[in-house]
Amino acid sequence: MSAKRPSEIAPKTADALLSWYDAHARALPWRAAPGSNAPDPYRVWLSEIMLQQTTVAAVTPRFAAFVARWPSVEALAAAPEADLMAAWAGLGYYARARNLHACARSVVERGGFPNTEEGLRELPGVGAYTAAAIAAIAFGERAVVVDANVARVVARLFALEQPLPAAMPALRAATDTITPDLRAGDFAQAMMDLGSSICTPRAPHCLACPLSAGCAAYRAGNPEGFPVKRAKPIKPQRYGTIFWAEDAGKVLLVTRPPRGLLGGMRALPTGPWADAPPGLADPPFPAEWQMLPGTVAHVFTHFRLELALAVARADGHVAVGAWWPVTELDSVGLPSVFAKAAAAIRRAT
DNA sequence: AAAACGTGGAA
DNA sequence: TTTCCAAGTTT
Repeated sequence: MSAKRPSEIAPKTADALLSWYDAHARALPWRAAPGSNAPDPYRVWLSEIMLQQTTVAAVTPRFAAFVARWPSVEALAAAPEADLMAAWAGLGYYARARNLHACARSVVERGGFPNTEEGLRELPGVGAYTAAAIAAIAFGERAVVVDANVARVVARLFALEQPLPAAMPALRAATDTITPDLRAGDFAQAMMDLGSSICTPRAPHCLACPLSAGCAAYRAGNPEGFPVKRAKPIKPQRYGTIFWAEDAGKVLLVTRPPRGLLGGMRALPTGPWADAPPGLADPPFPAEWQMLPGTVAHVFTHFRLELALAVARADGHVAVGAWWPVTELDSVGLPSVFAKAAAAIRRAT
């Protein structure tokens, strides 16, 4: 006879989790209301992109602003990319915003979202996790959804010793064995809720966990020991200079190159980012630049940055960028590092 | 496989 | 203060 389907091998885990979810699910803006039909694929997709490496707390107000301004994928596709980039400012990982726009246009061109994991996987910015999540949540497909929460929960359930990220194939296989045929979307969201509230990275609440009876790490008395992770490299320190050019109440802004760090975002002009303070190297235009006392520190994913601040008065607008009223700087949509530097400069001048 | 790619909150 | 980490994707 043929092998049993995974969901028949371990149905109790899914049943216990879904019962817990029915009682404890968070009411999140991108989730369908209880008892309603399947959620809008546009809202599911938008929320999943925003939630990549980003907390629910940070996403919630941004999601509300996006769907209020762009209620449909057609509206988003029709928006100027600069508007979208500015609206994304502060959320980080700006390739997501560039891909969001490209994805919206692709979806509109093809007449709607693909309704399978395989089709979704082809969209820009949609990787293995996001394709599975949308397929399961928006289209009811039995997709195997593995994000950081699921990886942690499953690594503990099976006491998986292999370190991340090399363990991902094994984690997908293990998750496959506990994913139900029905309610796969609820199952995925239940695993994520469990991971965020019960099966937390540190000090998990095993006594409140609906899966503890079948959890190998709990049985071994070491839930915090899983998942095993590769050691992280230390962040190098780099230095740079921000150039603040002001003329008649307006400040000079530039648009950064389309790819790379903060790619495509409006920004204050900067010099090179180097292993030692570069001083006044590579100003946006020649002038009598003055260094302000003090620096602004910022931490990116893979390095720390200490920024010196240089200011100059421009006599007549120099044609090297766009001049924005200083009083309207909040509406520009600057990445956090530049918003932080601008605030420091305005305090100091 | 490993590095690039943001940010802010919690411990 | 430092470290860890969050619904990852792309190259």
